Amino acid sequence: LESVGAQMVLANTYHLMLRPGAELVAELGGLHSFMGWNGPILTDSGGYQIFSLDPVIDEEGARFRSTYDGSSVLLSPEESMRVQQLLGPDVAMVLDVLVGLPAPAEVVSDAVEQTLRWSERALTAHARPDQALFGIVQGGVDPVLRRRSARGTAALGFAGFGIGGLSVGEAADERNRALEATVPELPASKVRYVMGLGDAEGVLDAVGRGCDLFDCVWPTRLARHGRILTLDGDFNLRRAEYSSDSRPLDETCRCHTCATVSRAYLRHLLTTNELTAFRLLSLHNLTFTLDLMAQTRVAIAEGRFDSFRDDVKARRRGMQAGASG
RNA sequence: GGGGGCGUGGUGAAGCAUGGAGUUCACGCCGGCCUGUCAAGCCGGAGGUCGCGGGUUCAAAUCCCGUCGUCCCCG
Repeated sequence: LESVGAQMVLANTYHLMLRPGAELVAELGGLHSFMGWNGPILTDSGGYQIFSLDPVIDEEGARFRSTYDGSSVLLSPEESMRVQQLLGPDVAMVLDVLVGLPAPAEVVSDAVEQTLRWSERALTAHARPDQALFGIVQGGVDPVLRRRSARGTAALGFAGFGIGGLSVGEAADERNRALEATVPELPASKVRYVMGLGDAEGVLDAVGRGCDLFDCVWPTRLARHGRILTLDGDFNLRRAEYSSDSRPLDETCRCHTCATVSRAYLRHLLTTNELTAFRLLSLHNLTFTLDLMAQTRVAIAEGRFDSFRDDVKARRRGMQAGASG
């Protein structure tokens, strides 16, 4: 991750509290020491698992059946804070309620209000001044609910702000409108973090609307599924046409994978279920994504972000049909 | 010279004894999906004169005969 240019890594509260356990991580010096990562770490609160694992939610918290042993687990705003303070990331997130889209207005509205109530409890439970706590905005793709959630969250005075509840089924233009309703309500001096957004077009659109920080499984998951990200469009490495292709994944890429091995070899590793393929391809997709962000920062600094974004999108769109790049 | 096994989408197998719509499985091929990760995935599609010829039968991948290919055994 260092070689690829990652500035920060994300870890997960729900999974780590169940295995290996927050107390164990704390005993071993916290996440930085435990995993040997010296840069910043952010932990998600477990809110995403409220979406993906579908626990029962009540005012107290979310009641899960453990993914690992079937036991029942209560994740409340206070418990999420306690666990995150034991894990010791630089940035902790409040426990929020994230609903998949499309959803009835009432469901989205309830998620906004529940998240606001839990946010207050999280702030109260937060006791580590060396750890930043971010609030999370919800509201689906409804501008009114977005504004309500953003204002309410901003008023609580967090160190930074997550913009959640996106990349869960909505169309790109709906997401962009939701961001446009959200960002102006958040303090300009604080970080705006779009949670779970990671495709090039989506990230560029969000940057153009004032967002600063992102995290996503997109590059790594697509890599494991054989989808290769490049500036000239993405392609599926499993296609037979790559079986004897001696070129690197991307001629212009600086990553270790592109400097070392061919498409044909990587495809072979992939089709023979060799786990090395996952790592080599992830290395490339992460490099692509993080280099794009580095170029984005330069473009912003030089005052040419809009044309940069449009050029990238046009270039990727143009080559999409040709596939082979 | 004699005896036996096997020929089923691109590949490998089931199916055949007791005939009933080319059915099934794996791999491969093509397409779609994946976004704060119960990872290594999910969904869909295309593709077959059942080696070939003949016979029996209302009906044959299946039963019978012949033939070709292939593998094995005996001499």
